[in-house]
Amino acid sequence: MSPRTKEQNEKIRRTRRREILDAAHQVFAERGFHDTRMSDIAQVAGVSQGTLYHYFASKDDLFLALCFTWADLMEAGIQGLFAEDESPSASEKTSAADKMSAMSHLAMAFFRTDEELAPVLVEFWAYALRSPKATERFRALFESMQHSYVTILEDGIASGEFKSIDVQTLSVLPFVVLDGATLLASVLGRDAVDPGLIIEKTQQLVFDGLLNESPGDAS
Amino acid sequence: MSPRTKEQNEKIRRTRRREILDAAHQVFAERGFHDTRMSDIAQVAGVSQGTLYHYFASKDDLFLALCFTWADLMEAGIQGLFAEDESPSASEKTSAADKMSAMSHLAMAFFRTDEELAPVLVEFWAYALRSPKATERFRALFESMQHSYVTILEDGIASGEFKSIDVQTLSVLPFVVLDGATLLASVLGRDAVDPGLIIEKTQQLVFDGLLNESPGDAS
DNA sequence: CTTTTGATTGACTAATCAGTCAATCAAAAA
DNA sequence: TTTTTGATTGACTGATTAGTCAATCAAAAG
Repeated sequence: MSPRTKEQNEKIRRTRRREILDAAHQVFAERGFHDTRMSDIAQVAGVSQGTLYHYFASKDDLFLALCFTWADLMEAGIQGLFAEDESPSASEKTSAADKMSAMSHLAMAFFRTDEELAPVLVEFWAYALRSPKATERFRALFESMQHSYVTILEDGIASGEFKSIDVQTLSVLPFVVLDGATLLASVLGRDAVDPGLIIEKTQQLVFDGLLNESPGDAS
Repeated sequence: MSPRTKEQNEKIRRTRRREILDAAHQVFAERGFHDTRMSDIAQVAGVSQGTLYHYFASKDDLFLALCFTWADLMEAGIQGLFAEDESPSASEKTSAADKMSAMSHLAMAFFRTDEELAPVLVEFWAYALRSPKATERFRALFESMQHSYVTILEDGIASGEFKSIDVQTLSVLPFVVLDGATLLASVLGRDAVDPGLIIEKTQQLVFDGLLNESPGDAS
């Protein structure tokens, strides 16, 4: 009775889409892109194969949609972090180092929340190497993260908190370490490699430096 | 005339095998595992499809053999570096920092020499996630690199050159950075991302540290 | 109630390709 | 020369599976 008709339809449509994406996420992560059959996804999603093609043009399309969904989430998270940080009046100045930690923790949270993310990510990398559409999305996500780090680093340098480093080059480091640590952990097992620990310790190392100052030193 | 019969045959066999591996490397890198047809590889190698199966049991087998060949090379390189370093009498003590640089340069050399390595590496990652055989080889390669870094770091700490850090955790860093930087470069293009530069600057950053000692000071 | 809209179905197909195999060839051994 | 060994060929097949489509269903609109 309430004035819901078109909207309700829309909502159902979005829900169904999500269901399919979730099913796809699960199956892709479990078996990998190539050993995943559209029929598997359909079954897990609880719909027929034909229905998949009402929501996604092809298997590739479905896979990319999944990757993009994830990339969107990640970007939104970063945005949110910055919005929150640059909040209005009563802003206690956060140190640049704290900002970097916050970024890392956010990124880590994604992978901790969803154990199945890494297997999909590897194939997104592989895809990014071949499909221009994937390349572009990948680049955008990367640049979004990089931009945040550039800002943090530049601010830190300007305020004298950080040394004067090559910001452009080193702003890729968090991305690279996060990604590498996560993939490594998913191949070797979280017991052997703890991405959280790697990232934390790396940050500490980067802050403090590896070299000892004192002993008979010469630079 | 010369007593060559069996040996010659062996040699030809090894040569043919190499030819096929080289062809496979080229085609796999160009089109990716799934868009590569065995017939393409046969054509590039200049043999018939049937011949491929005299040298490799399957497409997967061929791909893994290719990855393993590359892993072997890399491991051998590392071994060589250490053998050379621990060479006999007239050893001028190399600093731990220099040893780390040498390792990085070696690893970099592989990727610089062979532009087509990165695309194959991504798929090796993906493979390592699914095939136990691939996982094991991957783990072995990783542990070999890690072991070298553990040794260098421990020596550096023992000699007082390095600070006391969590060696186990941080010894994965070079692997992760090398890998990440290389993949990133192959997706975004070497113009956008220079892995050599990233690795060099990262090492510098790790040595020097990011934080300024005294807030109001410039070094 | 009737019509329209659009989601849903699942059996089907058209194409693809990894892997096979009987036949051929070459050269070493006897 | 004859035999043996083993590499090489390439046409063929059997299985697989992404994607299609005509038919069905449900529910909103008129």
